[in-house]
Amino acid sequence: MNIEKSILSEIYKGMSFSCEEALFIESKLEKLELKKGATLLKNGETVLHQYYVYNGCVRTYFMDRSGKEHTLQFAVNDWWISDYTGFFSSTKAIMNIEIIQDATLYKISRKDTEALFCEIPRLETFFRKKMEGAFASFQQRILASLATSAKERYVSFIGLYPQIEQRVKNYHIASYLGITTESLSRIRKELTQE
Amino acid sequence: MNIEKSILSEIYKGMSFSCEEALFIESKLEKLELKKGATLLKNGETVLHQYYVYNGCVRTYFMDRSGKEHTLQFAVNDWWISDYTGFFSSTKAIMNIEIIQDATLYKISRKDTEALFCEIPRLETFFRKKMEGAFASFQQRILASLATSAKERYVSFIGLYPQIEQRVKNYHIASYLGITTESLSRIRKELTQE
DNA sequence: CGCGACGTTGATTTGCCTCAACGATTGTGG
DNA sequence: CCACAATCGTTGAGGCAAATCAACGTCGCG
Repeated sequence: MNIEKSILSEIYKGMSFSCEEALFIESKLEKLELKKGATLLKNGETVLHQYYVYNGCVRTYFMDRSGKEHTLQFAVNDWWISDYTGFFSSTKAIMNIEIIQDATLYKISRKDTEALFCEIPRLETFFRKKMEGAFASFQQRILASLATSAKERYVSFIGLYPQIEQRVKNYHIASYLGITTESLSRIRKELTQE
Repeated sequence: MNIEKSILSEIYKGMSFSCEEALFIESKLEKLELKKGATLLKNGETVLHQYYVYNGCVRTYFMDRSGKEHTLQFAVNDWWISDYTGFFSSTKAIMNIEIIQDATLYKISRKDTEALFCEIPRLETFFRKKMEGAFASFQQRILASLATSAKERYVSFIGLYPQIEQRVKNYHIASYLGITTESLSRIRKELTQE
């Protein structure tokens, strides 16, 4: 129970709960231990859950008609991840979710997410604020894609997310930045020569 | 009072309020009537407000070092707009907000937004759901910028937002799509020839 | 009417892609 | 623990979509 309580203090950092509340929340969370290469969700499936990443590394990616992968998001410790276009509207996934490093996750369904907000309104506030931060980050990413070159985006990426850069393959980073592995390789070369 | 009440039924469509609640909400909203060309917010200013667009058209744009403008968002009837990177963290704006068609807006401060959520929790739920939709849209825009050509993005834009396409200048659309006005002109020419 | 803002067209350049080949690294079974 | 294959990253040559630079119509408004 104490051990289990500690995961809530990770997920909902800074909040405290009554024993009753903690039990209620825990009853909605399911722990998953997954290996590298596992798939959490496939394009076309109904999106029922979102996932809290306790450790490891996960990504969501979109596959276009020509078979190219485009990484939308990486998630490491303390991030939430899902196909949110599907999750929020309870429709089919347009993306895939893939474990790229052995991971411990906690999953919760859309219905239970809403139930928690209803029962414990300050969870809704907590979640809203998390989402505000994520919303701002995605807006900044759009601005970066409009205003900066591939090289600048790469430099910015390794500055913002050094812990991710160390853990993922270069082709994952390339597909996140919107360039090919060859281009990324050439950019990396230029940077070492400077 | 009845007239004023109707703006709440626009902003918070589908919700109903007690007389007391309605007065409280209205006390936090300030109506603005602005002319085309007006600037609501400038890069560097502290972001204190967000704006509900009742009518007219507004955009947020980022200006890069070389002076080029990059449109992040258009807002027409029933959209909210602000520099959300600044609004959510109460810091300085990185973008500008410009009226591009005579507009009627209702502005509310960050502090009052939070006060409303606190006093009337179902407003927080309402706002969260609006934001979930916007969040999903921005994610899809990132995927589109990663996976599709300028021409495809333009076709998709006029399909998704015909009411915006009619109201804004071509150079606004170009700066939203991440291309030059010349390229957009050539794309439009190609499309009429098909 | 005349001027400025907007859109179009052409010539050239460029950043990144594609295709192809080849090193380097990692993981795995013998 | 090594051998070898698969995966991953790098390099080069050539191509293409969109940018840049420049010039010129066209439209709306004072």
